Amino acid sequence: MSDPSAAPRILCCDIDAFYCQAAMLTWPERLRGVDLLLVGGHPGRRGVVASCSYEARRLGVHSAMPMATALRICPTATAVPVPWATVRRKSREVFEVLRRHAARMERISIDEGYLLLPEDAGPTREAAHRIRDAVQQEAGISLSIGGASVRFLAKIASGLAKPRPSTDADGVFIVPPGAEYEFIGDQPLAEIPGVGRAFLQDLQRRGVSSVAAARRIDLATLALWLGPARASFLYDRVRGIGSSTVSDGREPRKSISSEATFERDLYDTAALEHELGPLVADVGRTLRKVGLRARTISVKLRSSDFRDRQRNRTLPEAVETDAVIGGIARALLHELRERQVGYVRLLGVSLGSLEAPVSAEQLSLPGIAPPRESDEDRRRAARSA
DNA sequence: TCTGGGGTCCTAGGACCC
DNA sequence: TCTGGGGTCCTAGGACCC
Repeated sequence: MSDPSAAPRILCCDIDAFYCQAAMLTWPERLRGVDLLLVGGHPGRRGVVASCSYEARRLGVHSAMPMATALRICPTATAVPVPWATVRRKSREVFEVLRRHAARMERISIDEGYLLLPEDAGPTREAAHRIRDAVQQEAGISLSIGGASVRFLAKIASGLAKPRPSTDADGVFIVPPGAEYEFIGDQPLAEIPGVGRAFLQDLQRRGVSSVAAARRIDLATLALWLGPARASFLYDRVRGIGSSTVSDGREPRKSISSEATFERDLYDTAALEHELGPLVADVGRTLRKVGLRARTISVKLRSSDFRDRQRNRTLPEAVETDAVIGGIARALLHELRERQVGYVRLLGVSLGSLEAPVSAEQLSLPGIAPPRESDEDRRRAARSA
């Protein structure tokens, strides 16, 4: 980057403890004055913490922790379910405000998005504070903003921006252009998005436990250890190199899934088949709502020992009805049960290879052959062309 | 401590085709 | 007869993210 001032200004916006804020807005009387708040699944039903207050975090609770464990750590905490209606409404409001302040905006999840700052937005820090204040004013939601020339650095910065005790963070953290290499050098390896538990252990076994240590390993050695893809990923990230693209598009959905963990593990295949019904209905409803059809159907079982097994089938023609999806899902379930008996804690159904149905209009366009052949025939023809 | 639910992406092997 | 290299699709499993 020869001219740092010409670097793209990317902001990563991340709502603070979103489910907690949504719970406070949903049940204001009930939660008034509550500092120890846990939001998530029912403790007796294998639920986990989806979000918790900063006070609960200080005691060691974190998201994805079993709710029962969290309640053991802080028995006086108030536990409430995720208020989905409020979450969805507030998310929409927040992103509407963000979009107005962005040259481009990419929504990553219900509580996180990247935006590209317009060139006339003024100094980055001031612009970020302006956006943060606008979201607070208009949606009543507090968020943290990280800014950098590279997406993953903006993401790390947004974590550092979170107002926490014993820091002077004020909700905005900017990595100045030109300071990328130095900034990432001070961060723990685990802060790099994409470096999870397994990756970290893999590196630690080889004596690499910091960004500085990773920089000392040449690319060829990393490739021997990790394979080419992860090697160049890590090689770049520890040098502050990553994507700077903010896409404005809504990426098309690639899969639709529904799964359920049972209160008690199930053994009978007939009982599992009974549980399959609502899952099929769920994915089928979503599929039709978004106006797509699916060519791949997949069933997943998780056994008591937490091992996942999955079986899927790709069809020559895309389908959309519960009857067809359900019939195939049942067959896949039986195939899985033939190979694996034992107790099952989770059952899931997923749809993939999603396709938009070919409309009558498209079929009547001149130059497009009528669908005399099957889709499969056409795919074969395309392959051999 | 006893582990949710919704996703995306990657890898590796095998089938099949040219 | 024995042998090749590349490409795409599919399956299964796993890592990772929020």
